[in-house]
Amino acid sequence: MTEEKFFTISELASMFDISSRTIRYYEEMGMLTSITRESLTKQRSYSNTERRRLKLILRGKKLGFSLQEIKEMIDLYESNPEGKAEKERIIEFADKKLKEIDEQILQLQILKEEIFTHRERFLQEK
Amino acid sequence: MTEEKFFTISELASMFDISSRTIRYYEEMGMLTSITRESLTKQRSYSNTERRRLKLILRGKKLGFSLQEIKEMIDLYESNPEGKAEKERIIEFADKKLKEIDEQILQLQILKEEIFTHRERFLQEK
DNA sequence: CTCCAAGTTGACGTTAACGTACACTTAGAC
DNA sequence: GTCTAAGTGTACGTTAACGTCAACTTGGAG
Repeated sequence: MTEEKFFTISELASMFDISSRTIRYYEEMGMLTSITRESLTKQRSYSNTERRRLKLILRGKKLGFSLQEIKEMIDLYESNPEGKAEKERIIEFADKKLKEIDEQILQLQILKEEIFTHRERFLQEK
Repeated sequence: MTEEKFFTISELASMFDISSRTIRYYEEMGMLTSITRESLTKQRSYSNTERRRLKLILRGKKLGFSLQEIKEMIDLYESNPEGKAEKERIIEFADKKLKEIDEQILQLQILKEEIFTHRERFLQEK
C-alpha cells in the first residue's frame, strides 16, 4: 500500500514558508484542490499530490511567471485531451513555452556574463 | 565625433512598444534620467545611453526581476566605489546575483525537460 | 505670430497577489 | 463535555507597476 500522509493547511504553509492565506488564495484561483474538502469535514486537508502541485506553483513564481501562466502550464501537465485538434493545440502551446524558456535562459546567460565582467573590473582596480 | 542622436519620450516609447507613462514612471523611480532636463528645456530628451538603460530595464522585467532588483543591478554596472569595503560589498552582491541566476537557469532547464516530456506523451498517444 | 499635436505635472483608478482583521466553527487534548 | 488553538468565510487594506484623465505648457510647421 502507498503510505498516504495528509497535511493541514498550516503544516503545508510552514513546509514552504508561506502563509495559509496564500494557499487558500491559490485554491480560490483554482490552482489547488484540497481533497477531503468535498466529503465530510469542513477543514482542508492536503495529500502529497497537492504538495507537489504547490511546489510547482512556487517554482514557477520564483522563475517570474504569473499565477495565470503557471496555471496554464499545470493544466498542460494534467490535461487529457480528446480529439486530435485538442492535442495539437496543446503541443503548440508546449512548443511556444519551450521557445520562451530557451530565450529566457539565453538572456540570463548574457546577463550573467555582463555581471561577471563588471565584477572583474572591480577586482582589477583593487 | 560620435554622432549623438536624441529622442523624444514618445519616440523612445514606440521604439520599445511601451507607453510614455512607463518611461516617466521609471524616471520617477530614479531608474532613468533624461539629460537635457537639467538645463534649458522643459521637455525630456533621451540619448543613446538612456536608450541602452531602458533596454536593460525591459530585459530585466522579462526575466522576472522587480524594478527594485533591476535598479540594484544597474547601480552595480555604474557604481564607482571608493574604499576597499565598498568594492568588497559590490563584489559580494555580484556573486550573490550570479548564484541566483545560475539557480534560475538550472530550474528553467528542469522545467524545460518536464514540458518536453509531457509534450512527448501527447505525441506518443496520437 | 499662431496653432495644435505632443509633452508635463498632479491625482486618482486598476490589477495581481496576497496581508490583515473579524466573527464564527472545528477538532483534538484534557 | 469543554476549552483553546487552529481553521473558515467575508471583506476590506496594501504594494508594485503602471493606466487614465484633466488642466496646463511647449515647440515646431506654416
